[in-house]
Amino acid sequence: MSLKIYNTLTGKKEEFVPLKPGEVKIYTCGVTVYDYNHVGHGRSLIVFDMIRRYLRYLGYNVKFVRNFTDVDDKIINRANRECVPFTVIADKYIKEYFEDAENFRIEPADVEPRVTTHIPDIIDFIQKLIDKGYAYEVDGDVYFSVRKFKEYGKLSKRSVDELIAGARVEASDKKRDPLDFALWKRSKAGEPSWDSPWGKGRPGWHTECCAMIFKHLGETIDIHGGGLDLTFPHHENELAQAEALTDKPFARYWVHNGLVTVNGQKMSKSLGNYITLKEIYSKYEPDILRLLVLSVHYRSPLDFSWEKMEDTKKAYDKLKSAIDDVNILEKLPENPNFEGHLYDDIAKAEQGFYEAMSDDFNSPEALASIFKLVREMNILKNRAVKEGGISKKALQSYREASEIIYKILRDIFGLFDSLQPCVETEEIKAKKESEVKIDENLIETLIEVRNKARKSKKYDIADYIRDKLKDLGIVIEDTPVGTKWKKI
RNA sequence: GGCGGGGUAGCCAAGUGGUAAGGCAGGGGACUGCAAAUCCCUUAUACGCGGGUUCGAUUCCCGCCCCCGCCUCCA
Repeated sequence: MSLKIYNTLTGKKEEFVPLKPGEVKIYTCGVTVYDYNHVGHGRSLIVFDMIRRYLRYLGYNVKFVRNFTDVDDKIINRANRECVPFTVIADKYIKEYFEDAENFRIEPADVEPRVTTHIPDIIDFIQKLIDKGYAYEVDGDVYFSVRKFKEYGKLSKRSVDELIAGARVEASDKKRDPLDFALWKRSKAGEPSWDSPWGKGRPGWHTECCAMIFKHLGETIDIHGGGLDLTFPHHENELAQAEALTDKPFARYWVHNGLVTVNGQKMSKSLGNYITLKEIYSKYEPDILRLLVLSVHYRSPLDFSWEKMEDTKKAYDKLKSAIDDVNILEKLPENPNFEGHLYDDIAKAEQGFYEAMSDDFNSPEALASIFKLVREMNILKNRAVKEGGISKKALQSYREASEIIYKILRDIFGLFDSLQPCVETEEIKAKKESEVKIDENLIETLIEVRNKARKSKKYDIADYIRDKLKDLGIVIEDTPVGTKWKKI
């Protein structure tokens, strides 16, 4: 099956053909570790996790690299403010990152390199650019000569003249051209620094990714990803450096996810309108955010709201109960005369799912085909319950439908891996402690009592128990084969 | 200003040159002791506005309006 991917570089959906058949090399820009991750970071992580999983599903051997920027101005500023070495800040937020990633079932990358452990590679990279005439040293700084790279601007679709006209480019007396950007920054007093041929300093932001990509994946990768806001200048600069040096395509497909907004405004630190991932999973199962993110095409903007989380939770529960309700059918007596089965619907849903996913990872449409199957499952279930029996074949088809949905959503969307956060934060612990401890045996007993009351038509007692349980957050559903309950 | 992406029902959100997937919400019905869950029917004379091409456009072209992002660090 062919896969189409929208390539920022060409502005078109293109047939995906990896450099080496059967293998996909992906790099995504990870986070700068100076603060907690928010939903915007989460979206990017979830999107590329899904892309990676889908590629693997298609049979590709995927090598995935995601970096940490663990030295930069923001980290240094924060460290200075808190009077600690910058490594303390970086280490703390790398730890936080892993906690978030684990909670959202973001698979660890195959390599998760840190800038500070790749300094020699970065220096080597810069030196080669100088040797080739694309970079120059001035007073301990090294700059990239943007105008020397004739194709500069091809990714973000802008010309160097426009950029000059924009006049936002900060003039530096050291740069030969205001468009040039720093590959290496001479360290100021008190800043972290490493020895280099140009004196003590530290790498500029755009260079690290190139050096780490070359080291871990090679000079041409298949997919380079990140948030849309990284297109310029970061990815443009990366591309310029890499291609200037190698004269080879740096990335075959540039993939950018849309940004998360709040009330239409970009979620960002500076606006203060951000919601941390911790806050999400202290309130909801991590799966809910995953499903919300995948309910929107990855290139569209996603306006976050708690109302949407609520809506998504309901949709999620619908998927979950369709899968779980196989247990109701299992308990029904066999009825060989029961007509119908789900095999055609399963085939249609699977095909719909994969066609949608293969069209630039159209997860919302893929999800729609799952929901269509869910409806067919519910129709079959209703009928079986009404008729008081089901045929072996129909039951088996429901079982398979249930398994396929579960498998698809787990393997590709990363749902259902676990329904609870796997890392408990203080906030979650506190929340749990404040909750009334619910004893499952006790609930079963109450339900038994209620069912006895129902049998003897003492509905006031039965309803009283149901209401009281609801107050405790337990919802009851009577089914022909017994009473189901769940926590809300 | 330049570049990029959008404007689809009450709210989200896919999609198509031949008359609109899916989710949530609302109304009616079935089921239920009542509920819950689920199903059925129903909710866009129609896809920002105005032109054009076409037998036919929401989908293609042109113009306009509005929103967002990038152009400075940002997933």
